Amino acid sequence: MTIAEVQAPREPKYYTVKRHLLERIATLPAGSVVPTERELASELSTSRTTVRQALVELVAEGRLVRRQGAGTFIADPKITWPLHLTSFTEQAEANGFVASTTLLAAERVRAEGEVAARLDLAEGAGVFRIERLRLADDRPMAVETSHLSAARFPQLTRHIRRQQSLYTVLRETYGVVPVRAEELIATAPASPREATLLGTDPGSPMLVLGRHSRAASGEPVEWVTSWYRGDRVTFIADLSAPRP
Amino acid sequence: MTIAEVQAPREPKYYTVKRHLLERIATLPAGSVVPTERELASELSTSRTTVRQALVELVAEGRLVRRQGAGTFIADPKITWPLHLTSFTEQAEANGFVASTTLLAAERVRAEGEVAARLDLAEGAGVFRIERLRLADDRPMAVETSHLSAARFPQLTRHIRRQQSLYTVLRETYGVVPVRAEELIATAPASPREATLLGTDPGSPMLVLGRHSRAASGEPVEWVTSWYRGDRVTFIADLSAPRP
DNA sequence: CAGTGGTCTAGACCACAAT
DNA sequence: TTGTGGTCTAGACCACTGC
Repeated sequence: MTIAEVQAPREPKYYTVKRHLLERIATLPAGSVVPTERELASELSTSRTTVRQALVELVAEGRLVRRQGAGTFIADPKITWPLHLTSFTEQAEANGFVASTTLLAAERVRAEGEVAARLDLAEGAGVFRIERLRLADDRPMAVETSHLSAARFPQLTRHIRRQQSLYTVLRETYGVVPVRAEELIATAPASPREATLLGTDPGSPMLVLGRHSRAASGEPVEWVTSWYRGDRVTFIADLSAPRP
Repeated sequence: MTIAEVQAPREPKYYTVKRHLLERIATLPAGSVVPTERELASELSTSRTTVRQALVELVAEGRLVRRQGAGTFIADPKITWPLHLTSFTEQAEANGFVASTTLLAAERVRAEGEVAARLDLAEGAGVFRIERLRLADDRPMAVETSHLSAARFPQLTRHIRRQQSLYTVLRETYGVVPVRAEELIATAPASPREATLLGTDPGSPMLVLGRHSRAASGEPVEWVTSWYRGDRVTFIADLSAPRP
């Protein structure tokens, strides 16, 4: 087997700017100020648009943060977020954070499309939709939207308003414990709503986690979609070799 | 616990365009043509830049593909890619694809920084760096860069040129089988090189997989970084509840 | 208030595909 | 050759921060 030839790709100008900036910021500590977009444009003999294109990628990678009206700064390092079949609170604490939650919505809606399919329900069946903003050390980490069958978990919204932990409510009120889950991981641009909630920009890359969890009986328990800031989080999972 | 008020975020114009396009393309089959950027700009009374910003997000989400000189089209649906501790070839076949590989590089380099740390080696120790383009049904899926200790696996590059499967070489030649791994998952923009290899655009969002695998003895075997097209792939993993 | 990043425009030129 | 998407420019105006 020989080694393939790869034609060197033509380098866009913004990428030259990006590499220049990467070198320049490599040794700066978090919080340092970076020159303004207009300064960089003039210094590098390019337009502000081109500089911004380079900055957008560096922000997407979690190297820089921009604050409107203030400036551009070196970002804090990324957080490593373990994927375990436990609640957000337990995951956060395993990671050394203090977890908190803001309830954004708790309502009864009709299941359609993917939600119905994931929960083994007919189209139009009643489901609860619970939307929560998850924070670690008071910094927004993720927007979570859970769907659960309304028939299987009557009065759920009432309980969830009194007790933040959904897994606790499921266990203590309904005697249900999720024991396994299928987890889907993708990337997608932030909508203006998620961006606002998470303090980032619309269109910035997110890590999207879909969790489809089941009880020991095989009964589907919940279908959750969580949006994490891709510039701040790296997921970590443990794998074992398949049984022979 | 009450429900938090969320101020409605101001909607950027490009997002209005995006929502308009989403509705418009919702029912179109894969491969259908979408109006040109200039047509959309005039039709929606906006600039081509703003239209392009909306298109960029729809491409990032895997809804559209653009081909320079040809036009913009509805994309094929995303592929679900299982994360198991098996080779790319086995993963592909479990998924119903025919896997193939192009060897891009197989060289001996010095370990530095993360590579040295992950392989429990001193800075500057010899390591093999093996870079491969992975294809499923002849479509490029991922660029994989593996690092392995040169002292532990002598003559590795010689073997890898004759036998594509690294795991086979490890097992048959060195008697080593990776049994567990830590897997890191993040998102990052494509570099021009990865973009060229994978047939996408520089800056487009990628799913980046880092795999740190160990043998039963606990000895680190390899450190692999794989870049997958975020617009074409969703990862899927199975989770079990933690042992009580 | 001055200066920052955020958004949008109008237009130029290039690279590439289809004809 | 024509028309597509890809890149880049110069500049306008807005929203926000911090003095």
